[in-house]
Amino acid sequence: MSYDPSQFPAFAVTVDVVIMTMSEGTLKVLLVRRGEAPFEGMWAIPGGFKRPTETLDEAAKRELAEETGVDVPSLLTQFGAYGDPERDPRMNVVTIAYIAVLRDVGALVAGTDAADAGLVPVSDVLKGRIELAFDHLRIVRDALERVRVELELTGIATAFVGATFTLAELRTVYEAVWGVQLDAANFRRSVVAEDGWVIPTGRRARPGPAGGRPAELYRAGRAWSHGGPIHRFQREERK
Amino acid sequence: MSYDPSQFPAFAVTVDVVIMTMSEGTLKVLLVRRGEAPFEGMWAIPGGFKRPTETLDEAAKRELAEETGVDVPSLLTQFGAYGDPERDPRMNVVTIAYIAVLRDVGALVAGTDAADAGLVPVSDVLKGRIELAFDHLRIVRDALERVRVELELTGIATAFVGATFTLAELRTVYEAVWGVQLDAANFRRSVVAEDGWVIPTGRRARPGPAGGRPAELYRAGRAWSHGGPIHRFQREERK
DNA sequence: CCAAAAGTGTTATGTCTACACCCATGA
DNA sequence: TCATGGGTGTAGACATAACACTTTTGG
Repeated sequence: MSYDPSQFPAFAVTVDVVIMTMSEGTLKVLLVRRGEAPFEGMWAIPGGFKRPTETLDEAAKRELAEETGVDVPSLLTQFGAYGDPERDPRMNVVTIAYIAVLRDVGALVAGTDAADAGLVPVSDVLKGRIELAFDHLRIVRDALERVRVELELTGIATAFVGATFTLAELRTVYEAVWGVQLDAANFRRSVVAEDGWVIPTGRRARPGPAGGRPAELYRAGRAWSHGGPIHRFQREERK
Repeated sequence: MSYDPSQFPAFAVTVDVVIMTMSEGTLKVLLVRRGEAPFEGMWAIPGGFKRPTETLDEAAKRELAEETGVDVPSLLTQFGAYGDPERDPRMNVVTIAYIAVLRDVGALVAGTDAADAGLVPVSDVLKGRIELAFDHLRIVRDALERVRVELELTGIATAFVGATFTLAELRTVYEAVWGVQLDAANFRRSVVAEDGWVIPTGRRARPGPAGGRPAELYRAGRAWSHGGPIHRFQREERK
């Protein structure tokens, strides 16, 4: 309490957004290449300074829109704050980290030059195959863990897929994020049993080139309140 | 991206700690009475400015120690950041909020004057019977929700009780935080079945004044990795 | 002996997993 | 008609809730 509030130390406050999406059956994260020091030329998660007139959530929304052109995100959740003194060599920066989950992969990198932004498999980042600026590796790691938990507790899974989707697409989300194989039959039962979560549209998807019965198309219902329809653990990892 | 990083806006960064404990069978939160403007004389959760040389976690630990004298907290978790422009009338303050769970009630208010600090039922705060400074009501609300989730997913429950405890004590934690009644027999089975979570000490607690079979004393084992031993939903609320 | 609280047994019910099987489509 | 993937049925394993019952204490 022997600390004078009127002489408070000044910090820069930034908002960083871990933007995740599914593409080619794997979980990807949007990275941008830094155009200036420090860490010039390195990959980083997008972010920027919070403005004094906006809330943290507004800042995150603004950053997301600037990077991707998406201004109605499926999901934008704050999940952590990072303030180690040496995390930015220039000055004292506290950053508030958000997760955004997107479904539309095509228009994603539209906002910036293709050379300056890219979708990278999350596993490549975690394995260190792609090195990130600042403490962004830690932030991505924490973001993934948060998504894994949210997947079990909330309706976040539908944020990864389109407005209508097959249950196979939805299942792929769980499998990619959790790194497990799920029995298609049991997955269907779990999801459909949760009343009102996925709603059949009556339409059907076209089968793939190899044929197969056309899958029913669903749309997302209300987010449920009692946890998600399917649970992460006590499910074996199959080979 | 049309924002000059060298002219970044300066913020004050504080760390606020929601300190929770069980006393008299109900969940309590530690509040301090503000000694200065703004909100002078009002209740608030303890907190203070982050110093440039410390991490956020260190700042939270320092604040906790200053308020309670406890320097080895059972649990100290960051759960949110708050940065609305008008949340502090003096200036732009971004605060990082932590939850601390304590077990020792007796020595809690030792650090400060008894008139300046007090344990109040969380329910009184939520119902608005006690008005808090700043946006601290929102912070306490978010903290409780976080504790409810953590209770299901982690070993946080043992942070509320002493080094050794009876299963009835532990059950009271779940009942108070979730606001439910749990069957003592089934609770016991759930907790004991989770291998290695609670470890019998061989000793027994003294029965209450009305008699009763003495309860076995347990100590906390390792925190488990597959979620807690007991689950929140699909459990009815009994009267 | 009685009340009270801890701890155990039991049973009906529900849920999950694994896998067999049927269905609808492209080639 | 065959391969492919969607969708259904089902039996065994397992988990849960409710509650009766036994045990151990204080008065």
